[in-house]
Amino acid sequence: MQEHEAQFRNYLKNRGLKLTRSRALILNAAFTMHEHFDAEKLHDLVKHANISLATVYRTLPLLVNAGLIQLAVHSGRRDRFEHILGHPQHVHWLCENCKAVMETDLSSLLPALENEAKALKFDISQISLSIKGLCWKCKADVNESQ
Amino acid sequence: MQEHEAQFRNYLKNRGLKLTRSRALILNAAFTMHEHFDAEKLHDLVKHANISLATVYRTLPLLVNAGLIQLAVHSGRRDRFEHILGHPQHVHWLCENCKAVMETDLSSLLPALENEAKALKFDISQISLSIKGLCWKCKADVNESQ
DNA sequence: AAACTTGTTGCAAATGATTCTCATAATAAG
DNA sequence: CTTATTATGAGAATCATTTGCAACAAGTTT
Ligand SMILES: [Mn+2]
Ligand SMILES: [Mn+2]
Ligand SMILES: [Zn+2]
Ligand SMILES: [Zn+2]
Repeated sequence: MQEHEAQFRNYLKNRGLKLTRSRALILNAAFTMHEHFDAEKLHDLVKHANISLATVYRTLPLLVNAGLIQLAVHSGRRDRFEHILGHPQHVHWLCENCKAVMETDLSSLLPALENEAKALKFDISQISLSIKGLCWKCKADVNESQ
Repeated sequence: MQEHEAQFRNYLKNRGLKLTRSRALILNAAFTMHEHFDAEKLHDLVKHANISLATVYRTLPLLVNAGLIQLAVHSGRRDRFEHILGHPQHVHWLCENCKAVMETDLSSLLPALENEAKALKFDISQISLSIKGLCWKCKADVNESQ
């Protein structure tokens, strides 16, 4: 069994919830994807098994609370997620023009943040750093058109 | 005239938009508040002047594009904003238990980020760093109840 | 393995924040 | 003041997400 399955099974058992066929399929679909995804995208991957969109929506918060996925970027009106296991924390660079998302390592900033957390007596569970602006490609385009 | 009014007037004029009574009132309401606010909260502050919620929603993106306010936290299903002028960039620490939001200075992290931006040739327009977890108070409560 | 208890699902209807339509009003310019 | 154009209120429309409910499936107990 994969690590994420074991973690989910454990999370569910701890609170008297059941590991159903639907939930297992949705979990695996989430770990199939290596980019950001929203509820509908996830549903696309499992609807062949007659799983409803409502069930996807009901499973998403379970996966979040189990520490398996997290809210990634909120662009537009849909929530977008990404899986966590095997995907270390990173910075999201969002181009406001072409909507591209780049990622860079967050580790160099971690010590400073952990220091501050200690000073605040704050228990960190998730760090989300996203930076909006213009990517190099769009910056070039803007300059051209001037 | 306040600095934010001048900046807004200038922004509007540059693109042939009009500085209306409604927009001026909404802008000032936004700078009246020193916490995060959503569209409805802003509307509460201006509806005495018979300003509709739709107009508030139409003005919000203008204020964002003018660099006067920014999306602060997207909690729950509502967008929450904060004014920028006179409110330097900061880190948001969100307690997942009591929903409290603390803020700390971001300046110590800026040099590292600006360096990375330079390497990526990325033009930063907004940095948003939010950290979820447990505040010291809730951490204490949790320990007690064990 | 059958019975039982409790949580789960699909479906469709409900919700709620945000956006849009359109007829009327306000603004900036000349 | 007149004109050209943008803005506004009211309410309808959107659309992602949530819910109610009756049928089902998972885990547990005989
Ligand atoms: Mn990511
Ligand atoms: Mn803030
Ligand atoms: Zn771009
Ligand atoms: Zn707290």
